[in-house]
Amino acid sequence: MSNALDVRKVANRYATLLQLCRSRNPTSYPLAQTIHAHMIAFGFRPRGHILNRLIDIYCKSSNITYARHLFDVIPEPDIVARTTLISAYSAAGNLKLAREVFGGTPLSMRDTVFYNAMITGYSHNDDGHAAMELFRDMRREAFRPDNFTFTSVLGALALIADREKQCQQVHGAVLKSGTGFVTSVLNALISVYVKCASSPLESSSSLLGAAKKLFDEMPERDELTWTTIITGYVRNDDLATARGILDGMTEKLEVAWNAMISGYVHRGFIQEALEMFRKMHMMGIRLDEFTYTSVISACANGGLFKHGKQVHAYILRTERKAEPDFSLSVNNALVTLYWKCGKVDEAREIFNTMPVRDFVSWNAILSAYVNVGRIEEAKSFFKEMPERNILSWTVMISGLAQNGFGEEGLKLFNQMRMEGFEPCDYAFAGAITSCAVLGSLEHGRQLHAQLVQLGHDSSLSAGNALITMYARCGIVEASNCVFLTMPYLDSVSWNAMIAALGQHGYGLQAIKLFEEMLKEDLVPDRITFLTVLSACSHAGLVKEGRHYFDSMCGFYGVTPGEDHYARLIDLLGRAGKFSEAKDVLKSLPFEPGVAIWEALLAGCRIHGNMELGVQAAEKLFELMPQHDGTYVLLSNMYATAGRWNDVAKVRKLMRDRGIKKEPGCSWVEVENKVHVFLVDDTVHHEVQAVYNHLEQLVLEMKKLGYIPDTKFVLHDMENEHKESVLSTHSEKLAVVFGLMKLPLGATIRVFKNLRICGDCHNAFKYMSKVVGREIVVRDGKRFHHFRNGECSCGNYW
DNA sequence: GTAGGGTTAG
Repeated sequence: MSNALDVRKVANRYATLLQLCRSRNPTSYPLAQTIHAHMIAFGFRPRGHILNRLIDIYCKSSNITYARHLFDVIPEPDIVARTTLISAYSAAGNLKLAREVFGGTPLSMRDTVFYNAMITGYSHNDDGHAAMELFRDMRREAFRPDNFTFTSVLGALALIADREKQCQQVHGAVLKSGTGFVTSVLNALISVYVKCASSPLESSSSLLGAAKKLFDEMPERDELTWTTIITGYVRNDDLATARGILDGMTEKLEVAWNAMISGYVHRGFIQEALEMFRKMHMMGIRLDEFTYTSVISACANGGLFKHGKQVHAYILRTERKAEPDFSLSVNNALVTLYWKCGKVDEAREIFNTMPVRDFVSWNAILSAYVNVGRIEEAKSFFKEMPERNILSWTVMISGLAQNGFGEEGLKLFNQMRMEGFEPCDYAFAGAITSCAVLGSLEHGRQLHAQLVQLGHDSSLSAGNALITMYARCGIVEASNCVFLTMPYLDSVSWNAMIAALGQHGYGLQAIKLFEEMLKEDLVPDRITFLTVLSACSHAGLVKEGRHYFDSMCGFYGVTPGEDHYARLIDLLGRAGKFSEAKDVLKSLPFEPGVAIWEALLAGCRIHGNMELGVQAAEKLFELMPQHDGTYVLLSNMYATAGRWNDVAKVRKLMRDRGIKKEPGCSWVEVENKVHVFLVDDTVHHEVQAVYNHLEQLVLEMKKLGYIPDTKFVLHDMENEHKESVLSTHSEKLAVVFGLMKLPLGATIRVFKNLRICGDCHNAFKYMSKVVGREIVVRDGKRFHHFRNGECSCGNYW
């Protein structure tokens, strides 16, 4: 009898000790395990209650396996043990086991806390719908939800896409349950309303208003309240309100300050971000990993290398005791700082010496190589990566596409899928850009269809890529369709659409769109002006182009680069305004480079301005002696003027310097005759092939009832001025020939990689008149629409 | 026994 009493006493002591350990902080868990060892060593066999508490201890010490062992040997584990085990399993990401324990618990045993644990489990494992379902089950079974239930459920709602209605339902349940004044519940409500407001799927400002109303009327606020409302406004891009609330906050809450700083960084307010950092420092608010990371990122985005380095030095001075993984995100931000400030090799150096690395670190270096165009290094770095996530693939795919490796980009996209990665919208954007590079409309269309299937069709980046892809594949109408149906547009979208119109010769429409963009309060950047200038030049809108160039420097404060000047010269040169072009040349704030001289030479070639053309060509020979384009332009210029001796001289120069160019020709229409000049080495059988094609073409035309009213005259330079055949380069002719076979009345699109210069330009004009149809021809990135003998790009040839 | 906020790579 007394023995039994003793046992009970000992059991009570052990139970008290364990309870003490559990109510303290996690550091006392090892002690609890020692107590367990003690029991076993002294032959005390713990039973029911104590074993149940030990399960909790082992769960919290992350020894779930042993906790599970105890759980299995207890005849009837109690609800507390079950709850803690569910919680441990879901924290470890093992929802299946958590569900098993949940399902194995009879309804009579269950209580609210038990349901709460499982709801949170779903929520932590990103299954908002399951959490909501369970919440409904629990209410159906008449369990009363409490504060914890509501905070978890509201947290789960944050994961669901279309949730506005459900939020209101839960809000109603909160009011009914009487927890409507509990700070934690109100915090969760504010949090979910604020998230709804920032979601693109839901209606906007009224939700933010609802959140603000809850915030204003709260009986008590805690640290989390402040952070939630401030981050809420930051996420909704209302930085001013967020800042106002922060300034009225007396608590020194670094989390809220960090959110504010990162908000500024994301919106590009670099100075404000740095100012906040200084203020934080002055006010003695704790600076942590998050603060440093955001501030360094601010410096990286603003190109403020010096400031970034100062922050780096400050961290090294003050955070000496920092553990390696403290500095992980800081180091990642530093890597980005260095490469964005043009110091790729230094960034690599930091990466090499980092004690711990994660995906962010690897991907940062990969982006560095890709962004500066060191594509070979990017490729080998990509191969070297120990693990790749979706971002690694995406960076590499779009890097390849943007550097002109369309085929490799598509290959990698397929490989990514084969390795089991579900491509995100950015990856699709990369693959679509690859199609744009290749001019592969069919493949681009397929990707577009898949994009819609996977529900990525509202994606900004994919939409932008589609606009460019369709434009480069000649279907500017499809670009416009994508542009019009995109739910959100950024300046890249506008730039892409303006460029699309410009490439197709719709200069006036491009300008109109640009004006619309300004009305939307979007700030045009240097790319916008490049596309607008291109559009003007392609459509011959000299006055307009000039105007936009001037407003870029004056009103918009964009400093024109060499590329802008090159487009201006191109614009003036095509219009034959050489004295103005010369004035621009004189006023250049730097030495003119290849792009500028090439634009000038192209203009001279059109208008036969020999003197200036030769000057430009000489500069180009100095800068890039091996560039074949210069020789072709120059010889075309001479050919246009009929200066055959000079053409021969250029050809000799090419031979002497070992410059090879595939056979080509030049066309000029003079007095109702199209003269075709073969200006470089054309082998005899090709001439024969051209001849055969032409005979067939003329036959076809006659069959259709057309009588060619223009004579084609071939000048074969090998046999000095011997007029023999009527023709052009075989490939171009084949295209023209192909047009004849198409049904009348259709718009004809030709996606061959043709270069349209004076030669085929006239041919296509002529053909469009003859066949009475629109002909669309791709020329590199540009498109020419030929209608009724005229071309959309104006009379420049 | 159960909940809720901030960072870095495109």
